[in-house]
Amino acid sequence: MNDYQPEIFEPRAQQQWEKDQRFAAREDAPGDKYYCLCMFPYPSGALHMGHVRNYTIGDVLSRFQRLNGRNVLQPMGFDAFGLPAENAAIKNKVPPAQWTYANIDDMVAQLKQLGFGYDWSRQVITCKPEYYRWEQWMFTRLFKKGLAYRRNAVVNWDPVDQTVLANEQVVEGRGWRSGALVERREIPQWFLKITDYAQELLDGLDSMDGWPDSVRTMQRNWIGRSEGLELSFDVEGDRAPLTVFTTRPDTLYGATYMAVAAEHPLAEEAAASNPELATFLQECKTVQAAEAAMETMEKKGMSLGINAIHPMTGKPVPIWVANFVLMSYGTGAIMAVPGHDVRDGEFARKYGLPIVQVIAPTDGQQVDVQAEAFCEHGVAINSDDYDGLSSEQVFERMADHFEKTGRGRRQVNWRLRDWGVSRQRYWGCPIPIINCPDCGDVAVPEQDLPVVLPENVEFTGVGSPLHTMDEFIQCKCPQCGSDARRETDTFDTFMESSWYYARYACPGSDDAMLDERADFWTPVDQYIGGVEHAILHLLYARFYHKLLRDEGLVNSDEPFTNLLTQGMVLKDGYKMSKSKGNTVDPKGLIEQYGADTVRLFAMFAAPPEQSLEWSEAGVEGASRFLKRLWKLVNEFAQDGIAGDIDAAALNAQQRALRSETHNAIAKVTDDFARRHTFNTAIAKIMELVNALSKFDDNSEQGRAVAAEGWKAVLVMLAPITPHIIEPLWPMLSAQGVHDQRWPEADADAMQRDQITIVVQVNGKLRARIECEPGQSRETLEATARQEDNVARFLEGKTVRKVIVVPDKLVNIVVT
RNA sequence: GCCGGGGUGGCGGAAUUGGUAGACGCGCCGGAUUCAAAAUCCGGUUUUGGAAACAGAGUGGGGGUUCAAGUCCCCCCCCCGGCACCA
Repeated sequence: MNDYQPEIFEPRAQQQWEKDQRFAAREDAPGDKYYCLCMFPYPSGALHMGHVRNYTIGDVLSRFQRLNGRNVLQPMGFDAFGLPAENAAIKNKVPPAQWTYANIDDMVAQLKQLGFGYDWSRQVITCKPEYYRWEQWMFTRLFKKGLAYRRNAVVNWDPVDQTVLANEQVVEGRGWRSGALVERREIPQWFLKITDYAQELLDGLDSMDGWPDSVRTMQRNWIGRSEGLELSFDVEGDRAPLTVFTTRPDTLYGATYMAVAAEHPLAEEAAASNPELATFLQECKTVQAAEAAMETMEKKGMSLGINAIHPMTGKPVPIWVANFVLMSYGTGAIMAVPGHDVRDGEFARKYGLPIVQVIAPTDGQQVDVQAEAFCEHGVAINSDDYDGLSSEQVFERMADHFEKTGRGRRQVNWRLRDWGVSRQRYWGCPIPIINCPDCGDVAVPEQDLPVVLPENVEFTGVGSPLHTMDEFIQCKCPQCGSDARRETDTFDTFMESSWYYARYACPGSDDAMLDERADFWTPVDQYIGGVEHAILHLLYARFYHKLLRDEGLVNSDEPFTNLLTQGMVLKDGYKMSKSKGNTVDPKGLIEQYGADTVRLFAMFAAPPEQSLEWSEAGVEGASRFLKRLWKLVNEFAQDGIAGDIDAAALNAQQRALRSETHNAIAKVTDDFARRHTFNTAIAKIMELVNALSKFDDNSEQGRAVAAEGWKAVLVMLAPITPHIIEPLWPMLSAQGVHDQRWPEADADAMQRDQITIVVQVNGKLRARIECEPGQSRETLEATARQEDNVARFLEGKTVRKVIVVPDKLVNIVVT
């Protein structure tokens, strides 16, 4: 018997799989299609533990479905455009393309070492023109449909480096390299009209049963549909009215001030004659574009000295400028109701603005809105004719009133904003637009695509190299032929990751973005990736799928039928990351222990949805289990291949082991297929291995029953540790390992001769009864009462109630 | 700040529909093997009291519902993810 030597049989197995093309997916293969997809990695260099975990889950599910006869597609690729390549380019003086391709080579080698069953012939690398040309093509289609448009939007501007910063590059309000205070700056940007699809994206969530409720809830809240009233306040003097949106028109009588954004024309007008105000407006601009920064910063404001006129009372309402009101969201102005909105209330108390209660609780309780805003619905007070009506009634009457007078209208408002797809960066997909001085923005014609990103560039880090490349910028207008300039913005990398899943289905398609194979494989049956993508990536991909559908490229409405969101990989309680310096390199682990051990530990340490705490000792444990399995199977197989089971001829011990085997099969099958809790599946398999190792019966039927158990162990482990099975299986069976199907639990074999019934007195455990299953309530109660320790607690007490849960528990309630 | 998730032995975690809290693994303790160690094998391991039988306590904190609560309800604390230019 050899020792467990994964360094020998793992590469051997991998070579065999590759030679047999075992994971090449074919549309004409037998079985229902099963498309299993893991979120593709950004090629940052080496694989990290999050990848190992993610891709092991995907491989386990793929191999499990394959064992169940499905026609599996499991592809892999690289999300190759992005910011880190630019940073690496600055640091190492290597062009982003070169760095990226080198990383991809390394990562492919590591993925192969881990034994993942991918169809590599379908690999997608998003920075290659043959991929992104279709993204550009699609964009030109959307542009022509009016779904892509350009408008001004806010970016983080570093005034020293003269460059746009990502939110990540802003540290405590300052540019990470220059240290300069970051400013908000408005520049022209390309957008996709995701808001046109807001209702469909929201409604779709209701029927997406294969997604976790948490993700659906997050997306629902993100889309944020609200019904309200848009209404306008006249402004003193000869000025345009202020239009605001409110979901609480029932609180209109409590509006005691207005607030506008720093960029609002009214604010700018007032600042012209007020230097103090001008200074404040300037200050408002040194705030990050990020929402979190906006929400957590100190709320500040200043009076404009201009009044609006309350549309109901005709009284003057002071207009303030506030740093938390943004010009780009809504109308750039809000009506403030400090008595019934938390933020308005805090602002009012800070600046001594009046607070008026206009809603009272329905139950008649007193509230003090001077101290704390009352935000619930209730009954109107201090609201003239509306007094005594419910919030809902006031809403309707207000809406009618404003629509009748033409001063407002009912409106559905969305929190969701259009998708800004412009990036002022080099390492991304060029936006296929030409700006002509006469014709304006013109889409690059189909025959001129792709607009190829030059890869051989000198990268300094100050601005995009594209800005200074005349040969890239200078072009002719496709419409009028005059001199024009090419767009130098590139796409948000979420654009690439919004359709790659469909492109995997169509390798080699040079004439179209997608062909009919896309509809064969999509929607993805199982999508797996980090929780951190719960909103942005997954919402954009859902949106893009609908764009593909409306372009006639796919038939389905949603791209991902089932979603599994895996938790983070932690070390010492922190997210494993380069910046924390607490990474564990999978490469060394694979070399030391083998791929099976790494995969086994990753699946055993925690259920997929939870965060996983990394532990070297745990890896040791996984390795020990595989060594033990290796030894035990070798020992068992020394006496040759066992014969068949004769169920009628089994003794009690043999029946008990067989019951364990089949109960384990049932449990593990459920864990794999429904719960995706591979940790408990592995625990059950370990229990079965423990039982098999203790089972010492060399009779013919004893060996037959044990062999059934060992074979079940190997097949059930195969998705997780696919390598060790290859050399072990032939020791137990004359049949080939790849002809095996997932084992089925036999209901008769699962039956147990003896079960344990729990006996409680007043809910406290007092005894256990061993008996055959299926005892009547009366028998169970009588047996329970006879237990010494039970009788002891019943003595001198009156039995009030006896609860019997058949085959489970007896609870005797006494006083 | 807002939205979502989580908190159970020394550690990772289990308990699936309200029904034995701590499966399985790690670590630790004891034993076997060994000249010795590593490796391996066997046994023990929530905690307090007890030789044991057994009893008391116990799932972030506080309250509640129930014959029965880690699980359901209310309030609070802490940790993690996302917040639209990291991917």
